[in-house]
Amino acid sequence: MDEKYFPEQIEEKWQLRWAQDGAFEANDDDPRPKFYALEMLPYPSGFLHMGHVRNYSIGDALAWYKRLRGFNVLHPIGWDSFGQPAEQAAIKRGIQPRDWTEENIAHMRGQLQRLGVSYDWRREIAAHRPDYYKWDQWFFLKMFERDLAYKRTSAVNWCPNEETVLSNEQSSGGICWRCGTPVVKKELEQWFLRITRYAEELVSDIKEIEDGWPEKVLKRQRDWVGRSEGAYIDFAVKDHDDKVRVFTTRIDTIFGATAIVLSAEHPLLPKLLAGSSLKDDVVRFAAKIEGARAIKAQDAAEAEEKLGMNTGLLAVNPFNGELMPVWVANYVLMDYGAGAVMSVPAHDERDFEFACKYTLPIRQVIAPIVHGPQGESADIVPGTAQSMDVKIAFTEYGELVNSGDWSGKLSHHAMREMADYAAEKNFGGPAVTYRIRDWGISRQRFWGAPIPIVYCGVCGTVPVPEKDLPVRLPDNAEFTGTGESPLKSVPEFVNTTCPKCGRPATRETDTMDTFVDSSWYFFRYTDPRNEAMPFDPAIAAKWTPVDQYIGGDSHAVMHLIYTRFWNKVMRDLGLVKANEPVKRLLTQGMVTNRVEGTNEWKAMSKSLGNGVDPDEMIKAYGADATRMFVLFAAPPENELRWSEAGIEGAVRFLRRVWTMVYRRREAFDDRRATPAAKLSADEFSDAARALRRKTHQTIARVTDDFEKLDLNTNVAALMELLNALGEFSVEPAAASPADAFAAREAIEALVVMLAPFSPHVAEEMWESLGHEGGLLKTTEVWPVADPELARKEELEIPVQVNGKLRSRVIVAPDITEADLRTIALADSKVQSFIDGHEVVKVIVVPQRLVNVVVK
RNA sequence: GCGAAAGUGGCGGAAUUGGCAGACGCGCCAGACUUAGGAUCUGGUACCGAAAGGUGUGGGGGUUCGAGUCCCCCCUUUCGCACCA
Repeated sequence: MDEKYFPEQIEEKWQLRWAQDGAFEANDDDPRPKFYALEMLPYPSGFLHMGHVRNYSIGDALAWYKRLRGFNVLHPIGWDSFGQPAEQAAIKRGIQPRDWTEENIAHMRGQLQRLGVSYDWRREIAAHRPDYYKWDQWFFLKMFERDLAYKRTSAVNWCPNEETVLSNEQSSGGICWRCGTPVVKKELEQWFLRITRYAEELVSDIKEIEDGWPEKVLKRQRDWVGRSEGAYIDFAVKDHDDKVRVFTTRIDTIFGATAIVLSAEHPLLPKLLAGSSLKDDVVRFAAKIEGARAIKAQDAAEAEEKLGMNTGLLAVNPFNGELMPVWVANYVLMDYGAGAVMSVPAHDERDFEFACKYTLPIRQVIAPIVHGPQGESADIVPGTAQSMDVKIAFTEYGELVNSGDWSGKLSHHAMREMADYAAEKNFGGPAVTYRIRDWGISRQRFWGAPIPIVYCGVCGTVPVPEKDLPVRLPDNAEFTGTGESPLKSVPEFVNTTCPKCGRPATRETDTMDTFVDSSWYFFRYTDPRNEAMPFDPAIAAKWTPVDQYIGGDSHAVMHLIYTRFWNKVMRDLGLVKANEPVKRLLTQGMVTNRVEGTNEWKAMSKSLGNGVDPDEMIKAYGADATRMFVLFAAPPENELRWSEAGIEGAVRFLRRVWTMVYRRREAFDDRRATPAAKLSADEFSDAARALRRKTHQTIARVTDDFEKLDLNTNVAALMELLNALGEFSVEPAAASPADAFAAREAIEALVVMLAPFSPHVAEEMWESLGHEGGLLKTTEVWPVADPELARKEELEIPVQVNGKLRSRVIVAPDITEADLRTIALADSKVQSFIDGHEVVKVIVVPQRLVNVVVK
C-alpha cells in the first residue's frame, strides 16, 4: 500500500482483477437468493455522458450492496443500438450505420469499464445484431398470428424533420420526442400492435406495482391509458336507417342534449349526406378541418376556435323522441369514444362554447344540490328551460330536472339507471373507453429490425416463416434522407419469393420502432445466447421480474408502458408468469450544469456547451471519486447540479480514508487483533466504546438507507464515521488490544460500506488490511449492526420552558419518567425561567424531551 | 386553463415522520505547517445582538404543551395534460 492515494493505478489493477476472477458473473445455478439490478440500456451515441454515469453509479451501488449481503446479483448491460442517429451519420458522413454503431459501442464499452461498473459482460447484447433482432421478428410473428399485429391505413404522426412516423407516445404534446419538431398528420399504411387489447390490464395491474413505482410515473400511465366509464347511446337519424353512436360519461344530462356533433372524419357522414343539397358544403367544411389539423403545431396552440356546420340532418333523442340537429365540428375527435358526441351546452364547457357561438339552445337539466343552513334539506335551484342567460356550464353532479320521469334523481343513480335502460331498450348501454391508441411500429427507416412480412400478388400479405428468420438487413444501402425507407432501393432485399406459393414477391420495407427492441431486452439478458428461443422461460423465471429498475422518467409513457404491454403478451404466449416485469422503479433526476455566461442550470448538452466529459473526470479525479460525488451530491431522484468543487471534496474524503487505513494498518497484526469475544467489556476505554457505538450506529443507518436507496445520506454517514475515527486519538502504537479492536472494527466496516460507492479503492484498502481474494470472495462481508453496542450510554435531553429550548440535561437512557421530570425541573437554567411563574404542566417524552408549561 | 409535486443558511441538501432545525459536503473566514499553496491539518460559519437574549424552514391564519412536519387561504417554482365527450 502506497502512502498516498493514486486512483489511476488501483483502478486499473482492480478492473483487471475483477475481469480475471469473473467477479461479477452471475450464474443460474447459484443457490443464493437472486437479485436483478437493471439500468436502462444506453443508446450507443459514441460517448458516455454524465446522465449515464449517474444512472450506472446508482445501479452499481445497489448491485454491490446486494452482493456484499450475499445475494446472487444479475447486473447486465447492453445496447439500444438501432435508431435514427446511425442513419443520420450515414447520410452526413457516408459511414455505414453498422460500422458507426460498432465503433461507438466499442468506445462506450471502454468508458464503462474505466468507470468500473460491475457488469456481467458475458451477457452483453446489442439490438442491431441479427441474433437479437431475429427475436423482435419472432415476437412480431407471434403477435401477427394472434391478431395483435395488423396493418391499416390511418392518419399517423409524422415528424417532418426526421421524415418518419412516430407513435402516439413518441409525439405526446404534438412534438417529436427526439427532436422537438411539431408533428403533422399524414395518411399512411402502417403496422400496429394492439396494445389497446391490454388497456384494462395496464390500468388495473398498477395495483401490483404501486408500492415500488413512483406515483408520478403511474399517474402518467393511468392518464395515458385514459380509462373512462360512461355509456354508448345510438341516436336514430330521421329518414335514415343508420344510427349515430355517441359516447358520454354524462348520460344523466341527455335531456339537455340540443345537438349531435360528429367529427369531420366520421365514416357515416358521406352516407348520411348522400343526396343532400348540403353535401358539398359539408364535405368542403370537413376537408378544411382535416387540413387545418394536419398542419397544426399543437405545442403553443391554445384551444383552437370551435368551428361547426349544420348538416341539415335530424337525430332523435331515444329518451324523449325529441328531434335535434346534427352538426359537424372540429372539436370532436374521431379517434376517441365513438367520434360523435351529444351536445349538452348547459353542462359541458365545450358544448357551451359551441352553442354560444352558433346560438344553439341551452337547456338546464342538472340542478346543484344546495344544503340548507341546517344541512337537512336539499334545495333544488329550479331549472330555466331553453335559456340563453346561463353564463357558464354547470359541470358538477347534482339532481336531474327537466328530465321527464328521471327528474328528481341524483346524477349518480341516474347515470347507472339510464345506461341500463338504454341497454334494455337496445339503443346503447354502459361502456368503458380508453384514450390509448394502438402502437404504430412502422418506421420508414433502414436501421431497425425489418418487419418479417412478404407481399405476394396472389397470396397477399404473408408472414415470413419462423425458420427463415432473421430477415437480415442488407450490408449496404443508399442513404438519401428522402422519407422513404432506404430498404426500398435495395433490390436484393425487396425482391423475394412468396413463402406460400413460391412466386416472385416483395418484402415489407418498413422497419420496427426501436422501442420494440427495448421492450423485452432484459429478459434476453437472462439467457443471452439462446438460439432456439428469445430466452428459456425456466431461466428467465429464476431472475425476473426485475427487482430494481433505474432510469430517467422521460420514458414514463413510452418504454415503460410498452415493456409492461410486452410482458403481458409474453405471459399470454407462456414465456413468463408474472403480470408485471418490474417490481421497483427509480427515476433518477437530470444532471445539469450552469450554462456559461448565464445563471441557468440546464441539462448537459453539446449544443449548450455545458457538457462534462466523464473520461476527463476519471482522468483527473478517478472513477471512484466521480461516482461517489455523483451519488453524494443529491438524492437520486433530484436534479443534480454539477460542481467540480464537489468532486474534489469526494477525492479529499477518499484520501482521508486512505490515510487513516495507512496509519492504522500496522497496528492490525495478529498479535493485537484480538477477537471481540476474548475482550471483556471493561477493557474498552470510553473513547473505544464511543467509537464502537458510532460504528454500529453507522452500520444500521447505511444498511437501512440502502433499502430505501437514500444514497446521499449514506455517504454522509460514512463521512461521519471517518470523522469519528479521526477523533479517536489513541495512537496506533500505543493502543491496547481493545483500542486496536475498536479501530479495526470501525475501519473495516467503513471500507466494506464504501465499496458500493467507490469499489476500487475499497478493494485496495481491504486487501491492505490483510484480506485476500477481494471483497466478494467471502460471502456476506457486509457488517452487522449490534444494537447493544449502538445504544447510547447516556442521553442529552433537551428541556423546554413553554416550548422554548432552555437547557439540556444528561441522563441514563433507562431513566424513569418521574426521575427525568425531577432532574429537568431541578436544572438551574430551567429554574431561572420558571422562577416567579406557576408550573401548569410538565410534558415528559421518554428518551426525547421535557417541556415545562408555566403561567 | 386543469392536475400534481415542491419551496429549509451563500450553495447541494439533512431532520428517526408532531419533539434540540440546519447532519454531511461545497463555499467562505481565521490559524498552523510551508520557498510556495488552488496541497494538507486545526478551528469557526443561519440571522440580529457586545452580552443576556431574541428571531428564524415562501407569506398569512389555525390545531397543539410543542409545527419544517398536520389543517385552511395566498404567493412562487418545476413538471405533466392540453378540446379525451
